[in-house]
Amino acid sequence: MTELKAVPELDHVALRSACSKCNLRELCLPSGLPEEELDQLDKLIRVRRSCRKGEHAYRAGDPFESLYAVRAGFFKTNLLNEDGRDQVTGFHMAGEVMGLDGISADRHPCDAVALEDSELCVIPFSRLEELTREAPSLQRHLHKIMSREIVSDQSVMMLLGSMRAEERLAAFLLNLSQRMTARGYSPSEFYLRMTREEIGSYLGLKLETVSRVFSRFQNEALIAVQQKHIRILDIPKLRKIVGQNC
Amino acid sequence: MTELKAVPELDHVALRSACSKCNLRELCLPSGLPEEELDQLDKLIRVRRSCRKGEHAYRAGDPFESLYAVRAGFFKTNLLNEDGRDQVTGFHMAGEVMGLDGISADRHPCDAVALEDSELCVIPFSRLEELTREAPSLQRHLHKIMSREIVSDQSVMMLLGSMRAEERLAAFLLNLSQRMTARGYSPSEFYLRMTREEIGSYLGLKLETVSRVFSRFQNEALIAVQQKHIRILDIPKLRKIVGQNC
DNA sequence: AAATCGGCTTGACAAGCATCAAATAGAAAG
DNA sequence: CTTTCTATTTGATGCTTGTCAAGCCGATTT
Repeated sequence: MTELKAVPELDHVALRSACSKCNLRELCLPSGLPEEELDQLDKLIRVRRSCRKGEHAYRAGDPFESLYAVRAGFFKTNLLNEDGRDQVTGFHMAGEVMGLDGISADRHPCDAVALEDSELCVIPFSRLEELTREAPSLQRHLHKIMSREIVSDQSVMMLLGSMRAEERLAAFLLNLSQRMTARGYSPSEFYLRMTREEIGSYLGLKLETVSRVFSRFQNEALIAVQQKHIRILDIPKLRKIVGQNC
Repeated sequence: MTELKAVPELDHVALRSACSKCNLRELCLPSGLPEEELDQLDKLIRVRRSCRKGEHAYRAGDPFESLYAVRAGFFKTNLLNEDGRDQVTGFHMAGEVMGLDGISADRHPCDAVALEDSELCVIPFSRLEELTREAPSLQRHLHKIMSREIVSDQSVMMLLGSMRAEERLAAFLLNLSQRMTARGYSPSEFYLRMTREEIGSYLGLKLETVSRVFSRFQNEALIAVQQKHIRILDIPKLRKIVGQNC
């Protein structure tokens, strides 16, 4: 854990390091852009912001003005229904864009909470739209990012609608592993930034069930868990579990 | 049921009746556009297409080229996973846009199947993108439509992750009712175009459970079901059921 | 009118997960 | 170092929903 001094939650910090030089550029908004459009994106994304663990990037009900790209760290998004129901709708790691769900009603429908000390790039949406009007490949890329979110939400729907607890957790671990790999980290060893309860909320399970399935996986030598530290020992078998109840 | 003659599945029919005169325009893509942008949309959306019951608007794996607005009728979209799992990801009525999930990989990830004889407007996506570059309010509206899809998928995630069978079905009926109302139909009396199995697939339940809950609702005088014909008798109580397990 | 077929209903039973409860482990605070 | 607190693990039990099976209803065909 880093040891930053306390920072007021809304402290906007203009840091250096442009999109064009960001080492996440191939995962994030700039992916595959021509030089010229990349330069313009650099001009657009000037504000960066730190979030200490537990702080919000935005809250449900906040007016929608910007998208937020995770520059470093880890976030969860949390939907709070009228009827008081509360569910984690996603976990977001470096290079991923949050806030697309706010466009539809000009308000953020969910909370975005940092699960570790993190950094965000703030992308003013109206200005991004302006820019995409002159930058076709950026436009297409924005649409792909939105579409990808739809696809990934639908695959969570599939998971919640048709998988049993073991399959859900296997799919979850494989998904994390794959995203870690895409970021150059080990595919088989990482820290879970979220609690068992948050995993359960995301997967439609109770925390006890998450814990039990982890233990079962450990007994079968599929993984090694110790608190938040996870080692994945047998990816092929996990894959088999996911594809089981076809 | 209408009694059209058999029509080849891919028969493209250029019908008249432009977006600007469509009585669904306030629900669909043209919603809230200035005159000029509306005219351009009319020029873009020239191809309309009939789908007989059971026919596909598009299939999983088809190259993505167009969005499809439902002009009349009723569709389901169906995701077929690598591992053979099959799930209904949505039901789509007049004025709703299908195919946004295809942008991300340039292929449609799911099937879209007509559940009754239907008509579609074909919206070539590259040309739509071109047009939105010159039409800011159309651009914003497209983004809102995509964002709305994300929001609605997330509320299905919430439903699947945290509601019990009765709550899911109550929420489902209320959602249908509300969409019927928005289209000028009765909020309390309509035909279900889908089978119990399709409802179950969408809601993460087995068809027997769907049937049992309908029967229970009927016994409690919340609804009157007879096959596909539904009358909703007590909307407030259904709302209470949805908000129960907060 | 009888037969056939797909979709629906209902019952009996079992499996999976939730709930409740208690114990343990680690981290943070005193 | 001890205390406190939160997150996690594990066990016992029960509810909800799935599974299997049989019968029914309505539409269409013969």
